[in-house]
Amino acid sequence: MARTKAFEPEEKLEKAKCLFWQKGYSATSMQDLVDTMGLNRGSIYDTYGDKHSLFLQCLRSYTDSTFEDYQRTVAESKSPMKAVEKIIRRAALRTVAEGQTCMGVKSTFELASVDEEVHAILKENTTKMIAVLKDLLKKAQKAGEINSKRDPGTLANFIVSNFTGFWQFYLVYGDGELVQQQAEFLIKSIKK
Amino acid sequence: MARTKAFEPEEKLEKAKCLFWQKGYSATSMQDLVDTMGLNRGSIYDTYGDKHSLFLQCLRSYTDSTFEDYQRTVAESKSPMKAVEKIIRRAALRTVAEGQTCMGVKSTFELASVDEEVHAILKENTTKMIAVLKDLLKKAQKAGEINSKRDPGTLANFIVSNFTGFWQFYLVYGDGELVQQQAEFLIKSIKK
DNA sequence: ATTATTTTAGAATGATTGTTCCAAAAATGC
DNA sequence: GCATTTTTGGAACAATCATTCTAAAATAAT
Repeated sequence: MARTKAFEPEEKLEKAKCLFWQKGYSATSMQDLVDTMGLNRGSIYDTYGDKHSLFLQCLRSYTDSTFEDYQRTVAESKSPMKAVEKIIRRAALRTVAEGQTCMGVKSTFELASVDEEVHAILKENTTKMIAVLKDLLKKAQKAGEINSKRDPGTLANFIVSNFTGFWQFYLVYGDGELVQQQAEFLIKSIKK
Repeated sequence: MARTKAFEPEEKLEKAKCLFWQKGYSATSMQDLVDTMGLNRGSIYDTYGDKHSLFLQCLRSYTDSTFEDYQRTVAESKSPMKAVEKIIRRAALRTVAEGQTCMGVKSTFELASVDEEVHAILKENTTKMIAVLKDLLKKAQKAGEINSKRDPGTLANFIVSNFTGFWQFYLVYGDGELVQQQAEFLIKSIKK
């Protein structure tokens, strides 16, 4: 029999993900990937396919794991509105902690208008995220935690849309406190 | 004497701007620029400098002209809060009308973290935009158009931050009506 | 130890990257 | 018409791009 793989595909994918996240798709070269993944060209092509396919796998891995992170946050919360608050604070904190902007949003602005496969992944992720928030907001309204007059779907859009604003502000001002302040303001706006 | 320039530098810069706007900085090649500007390589380098310098001029031209557009909107308005409303609707409409996302925000996500010159232009532009809104909101509060309890600076940040959300949503869902609905929701939130 | 299969490193590929250079054409003022 | 200066098209450049290929090293089961 033949020899077995000498590396952990998922572990190396993680490294590629970080690189794409940092530099973006176009600005990342195959040589960059070879260097930071610590794999030779052949192994990359053999395991993940070409650059585009590798990027899709990285992006999918990113959106999946951040979605799981949000769901974990929901599970840990004591009430629907508390969960919404936690998610909003988490969105703000993630950027500060990671020192980077959400890879999904970065990819949206770089590729969504020209790459249909990337677009599909991002659309699905955004839609899932909105659905989770909409559901929580509905429950929060039923529980009397927030005003029932406003449409939960619109509110959910509003929240997700604001996350993107957090990330832009972090890129422009590099000020974590400002982003957290924005998060608190958003929470207040929802509660009204 | 020598012959005069056979082209209008500003007109050709406009073409370059559209291309960078559409494709982003990294994904635009010098050959693309030669083709769509209708200028030969030499003339481009001679008139605008290298690719990076050309991009900076395009970006500066974009941010300047959109800022002027917003200021015109303010001048046309009958009251401070009406001006804020107009600006918000205009931000949403621009995307739908142009079928594209704000070049400033696109560039922020592509380059702000790696290109200091680009970052400086974008930071200045964002800061100017926030200042205009903050000033309008202060006046609106004094005129009793909106509640005076909330900090105008925070509100201004909130508005600009939401614009980025509009543009992300337009990229993800390609739905102009949705974006306009978001704009109306934002206006309501400000008025409360 | 032998055989079979895969990893590995890096050479080779041809296309494209940004940039510079050159000779010829064009247009201006004399 | 002549001299001067720039535009112009495209050749030339070295570097880098994504991708493929090759041959040797490594590992597994027999």
